[in-house]
Amino acid sequence: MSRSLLNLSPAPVLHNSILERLGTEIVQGVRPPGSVITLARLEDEAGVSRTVIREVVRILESMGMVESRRRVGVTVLPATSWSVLDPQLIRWRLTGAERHAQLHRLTEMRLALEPTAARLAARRASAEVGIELLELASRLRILGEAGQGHEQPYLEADIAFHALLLAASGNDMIASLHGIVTEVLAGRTDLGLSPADPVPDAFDNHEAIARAILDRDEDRAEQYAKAVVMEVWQELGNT
Amino acid sequence: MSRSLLNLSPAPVLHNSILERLGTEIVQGVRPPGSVITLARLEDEAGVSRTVIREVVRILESMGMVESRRRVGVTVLPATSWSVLDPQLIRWRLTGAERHAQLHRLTEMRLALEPTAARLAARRASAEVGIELLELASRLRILGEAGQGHEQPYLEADIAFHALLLAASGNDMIASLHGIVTEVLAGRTDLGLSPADPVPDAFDNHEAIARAILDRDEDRAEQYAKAVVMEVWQELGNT
DNA sequence: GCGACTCAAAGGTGTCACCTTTCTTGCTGT
DNA sequence: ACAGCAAGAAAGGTGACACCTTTGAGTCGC
Repeated sequence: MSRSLLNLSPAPVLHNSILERLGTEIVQGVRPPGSVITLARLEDEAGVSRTVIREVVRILESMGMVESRRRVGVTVLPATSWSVLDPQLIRWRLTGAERHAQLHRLTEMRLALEPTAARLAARRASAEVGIELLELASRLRILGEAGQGHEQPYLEADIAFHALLLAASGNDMIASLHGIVTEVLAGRTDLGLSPADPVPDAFDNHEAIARAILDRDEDRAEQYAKAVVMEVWQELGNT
Repeated sequence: MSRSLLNLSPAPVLHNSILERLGTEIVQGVRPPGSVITLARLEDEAGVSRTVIREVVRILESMGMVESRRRVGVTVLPATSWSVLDPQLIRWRLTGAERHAQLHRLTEMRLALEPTAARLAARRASAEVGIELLELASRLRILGEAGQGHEQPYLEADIAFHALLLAASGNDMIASLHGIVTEVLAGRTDLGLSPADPVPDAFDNHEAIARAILDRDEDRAEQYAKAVVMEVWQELGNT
């Protein structure tokens, strides 16, 4: 599992493990929307004290996943009210049966974000960043042409390229979604979708993005970024 | 203030008000990154019990805004680790000095999201939804041509149109960002940027989006959506 | 005088017992 | 039937406490 790629090392405090359990249970439908449970029951299901459970419920509440009402208990809310962009929730929805649908959604987000990020980067990124992007792109070509397309170093360079691209947009909301890209890329490798020999187009496009950014050519940067994501999008079975 | 447009009515429990205070304080730099405070101090600054403070800190922690370490206290983390897409955090960053920068960032997000949402909607939306979009678009035209472009009903129709568009993308992550669009639109009206007589282009473009979706013409849907957001983007002072 | 070790205090983590507040439910009296 | 009221359930909130980790000051040895 590629879990380790995301630097999520929440302190190993008790409530985190409980949160993890409850969260995944809700996401996977073990606790369907509308189902109600009391703090007391949660308390001894998890075998921890009241305080811990309450903190967990608070967090879930702030993510829009549950609602806690007096005299009623804790109600699971419908998925429409969840904060589906919360990094934790994104991870939960990558486990189990939801995994494929989630990768699909995430790829669609990339379709939106990366071309715009590339455009903004072309407008704002420093030459240093442009050069770094170009270096990462040529590293991809070298590794890819050596048949290493499904190996860890290739994946890491790919992730670094796209994370840097999002960061170069100069918009922290866009940059904050690098986890999405990471998951999609890692997910592709996980599922064995990454070929040992990526299509040469991919190298060209990555390099073209970097060059366009160095040239401050917004339209081209956007266009090539779109080409890159479209490729992934089509791999996932879209026309 | 347009606060009421977002349906955020967190139960008026004690910890919510504390959370609000602490959150805004951090966002506005009253408590800068790196600053440390103990639970005990927070406790009597806010005049509430330990439990409440702990729940608040837990939520802030899950948003990546603070880190709580033993023997150290609660440390404010740098903005780079915040979950900047969390609806609460988005709101906090719309208050005070950050407001303008935040509206700018949010508009850039729209630049990414709406064209793609329109494309996906053209692929997936039912005819009913297409018709509803068209109705909202013509409502905009009617109100706008009557010089009502800066009135509440116009704003509401505008918001409804864009929220429906995002929802029609069929991707819940994209749809979940409707709050962003709402804030940008409401923010424009707030700041008096919405003219009483919007440029006629705007009506044409909104209608064109709806028609393209009804025709399942993905490219046109994307293109016109881009035109709509570009207009806003330029109003904000971008070339 | 400098480094390594020890140990005590600080402060977050987890547990408990207990009170308050607010809903819901159902009964009661008209 | 229906309005109003009473009872009770469950979350909200408080405060005290034991525990465990971390830090940093002080001590010992070289």
